[in-house]
Amino acid sequence: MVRMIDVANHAGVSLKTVSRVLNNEPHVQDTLRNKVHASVKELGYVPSASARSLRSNRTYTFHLISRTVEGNFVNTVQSGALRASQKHGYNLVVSLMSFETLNHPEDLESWSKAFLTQKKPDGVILVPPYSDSPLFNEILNKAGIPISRIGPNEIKDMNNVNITIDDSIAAKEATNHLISLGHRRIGFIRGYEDHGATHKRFKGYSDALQDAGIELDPSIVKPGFFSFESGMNAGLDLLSMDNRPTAIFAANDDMAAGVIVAAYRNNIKVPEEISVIGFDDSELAERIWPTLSTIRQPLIKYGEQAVEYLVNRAGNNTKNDNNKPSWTDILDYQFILRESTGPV
Amino acid sequence: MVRMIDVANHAGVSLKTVSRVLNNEPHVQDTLRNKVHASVKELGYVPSASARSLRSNRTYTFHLISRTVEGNFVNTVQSGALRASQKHGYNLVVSLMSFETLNHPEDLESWSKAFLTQKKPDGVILVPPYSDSPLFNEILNKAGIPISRIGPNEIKDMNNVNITIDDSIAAKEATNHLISLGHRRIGFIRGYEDHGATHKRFKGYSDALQDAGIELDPSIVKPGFFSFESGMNAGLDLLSMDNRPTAIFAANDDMAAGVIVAAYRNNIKVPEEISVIGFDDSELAERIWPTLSTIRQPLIKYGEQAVEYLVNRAGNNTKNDNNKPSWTDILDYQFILRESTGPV
DNA sequence: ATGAAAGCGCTAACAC
DNA sequence: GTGTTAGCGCTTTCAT
Repeated sequence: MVRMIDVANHAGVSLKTVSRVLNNEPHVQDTLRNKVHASVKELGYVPSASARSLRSNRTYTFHLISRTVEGNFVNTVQSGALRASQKHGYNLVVSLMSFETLNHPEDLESWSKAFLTQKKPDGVILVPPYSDSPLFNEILNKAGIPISRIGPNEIKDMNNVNITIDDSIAAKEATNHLISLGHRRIGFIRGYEDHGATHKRFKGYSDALQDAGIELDPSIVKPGFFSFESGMNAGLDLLSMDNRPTAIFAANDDMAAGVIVAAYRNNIKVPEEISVIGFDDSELAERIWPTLSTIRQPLIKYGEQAVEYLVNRAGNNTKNDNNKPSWTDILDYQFILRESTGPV
Repeated sequence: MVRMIDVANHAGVSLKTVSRVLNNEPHVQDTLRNKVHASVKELGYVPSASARSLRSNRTYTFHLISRTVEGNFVNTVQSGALRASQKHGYNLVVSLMSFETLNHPEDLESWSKAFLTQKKPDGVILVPPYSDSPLFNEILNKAGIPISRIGPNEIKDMNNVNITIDDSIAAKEATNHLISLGHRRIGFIRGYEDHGATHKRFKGYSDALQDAGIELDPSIVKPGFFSFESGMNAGLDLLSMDNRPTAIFAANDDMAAGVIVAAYRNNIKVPEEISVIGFDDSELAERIWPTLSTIRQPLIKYGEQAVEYLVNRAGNNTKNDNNKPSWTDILDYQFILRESTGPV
């Protein structure tokens, strides 16, 4: 194993000079700098992450907090975050937290304490509904951990970034698409009530109806949990109504897929007898029949941006001295027209 | 920050005793043990991972090597591995490696060198096709890194475990199911040729045909790449044949979903006019219509077992002194009958 | 601009 | 069975 001292001896400089060079600190002559780089290369020196961590209190590790890693949303965000982390020499670790922990302040406090002292994350990526918890946000903030929050939320936080699309505008566009096809009776399936996205998307839906002079009928707005099963059940409900809708907007693709299966089970043709539109453009959307019209969220980019931000913050060690204060990074969405929507 | 020495003082014992208790080492009186546990709890002590790593040369981190983290297979395996890692206090990091790197010995050597010295993994989990590379296996073995290999493969390795189902037997059962429904003309869609699974599954398919006295017709065996698109293309090919098969067995679910879409595009009814069966029981299988008959691989368990093994090995630091030598851990699969298969 | 010395929090080696 | 001592490889502090 080659140590830093070996490099120093080989280059004929002091330990500290090597350290300075490797950490891109100023106050080193270019001559020495080059000597050091040469020695590093020749000896094949690789710094010890643990020694560095112990002394500097940095771990070069970001943590993505989630309940699970399964499902298109986290999986894709993780994929983007992973690539970006690797690129910058950071590890990405997924830390699992249950919804129960999130929702019980005491549990959340103790989980966080153990998490912070044990893992010493250099930054944290939060997906819904973790990104939407004021308490969790506050705990992390107090500990001086840089945070990237993903998805729409109501957190007021002058220190960190929030990455999302404009869910309301996107949902409005999706609804307008259905309206332009002549639909007037459009059902809606909600998601988790503690996800900001649910409310934003519902708002876009109702805004579009209002603009078109269509009265919102609460009887065709159904609860859901972003899962295939909940979408199928809501679909079954909606499709068995006497005065059933001619189109259904599900707050995500998994639920939309559930509606399509519900339609099959009732021998109702999509899109001839019922139009279905989703949200996310998950893998599923192109793999089912009919293929699903939907809104594409840039999930990979969510992960990448989240990491880029953390890397920047990590540079300005714990200080928030970039002149960018709190801000929300609103990315572009895309309306994807496929085969699950058609004229009335 | 509470240090180990603080716990020692609080409990009235020495530093080393605390260390012993926390590492579950023997030779400590129960009285002291309890005292220490009490102090730990009272002070809210959490060990520092970096200090521990620096001294013990262990990182408490396992790496899962993969090209990507997207897709049902890795995603689900990762999920299992993650939970198990967390349970045992280990981090799980995904390290991305491209197929190109894997297939070029020099690149693989240099990638591995950087990986090993920089990350110092306490163990490595390999999924196909990484689990099937003799060179990579040898490099890791030489470095004394415990390995869990997932999926069928031909590596001879006395030091590590291999976790899989019996793909041949499973594929044979799937094929027999089709035969028992009266199918005699059964197409097959292969996967990546460097995945052992492709060959094992094909073997099961041909064994079943042979047992039933059906001659294998190479013209209805198509190449594929485990992707939805490749399955759809193969499906389009097969369904446009003059003498098209009455059933298709795709080597995974994504391809089977592709076949189903191909059938829709040609107005061919599933399962009335063509039966389709997949392999994996991915998320997709229950979300498409008709729902997919398939073979369930215990993917979560793959990940869990992989980690359990690594944790055990990590205990017996680098030594291979468990009397279990090399072995393959063959888990149970399950045949899942759904609605995509029916009588001729 | 450079270097010497101290010490991060823990475990290994070795007493007793 | 328990405690003492040393030191992992680096960065920080302070001196020059």
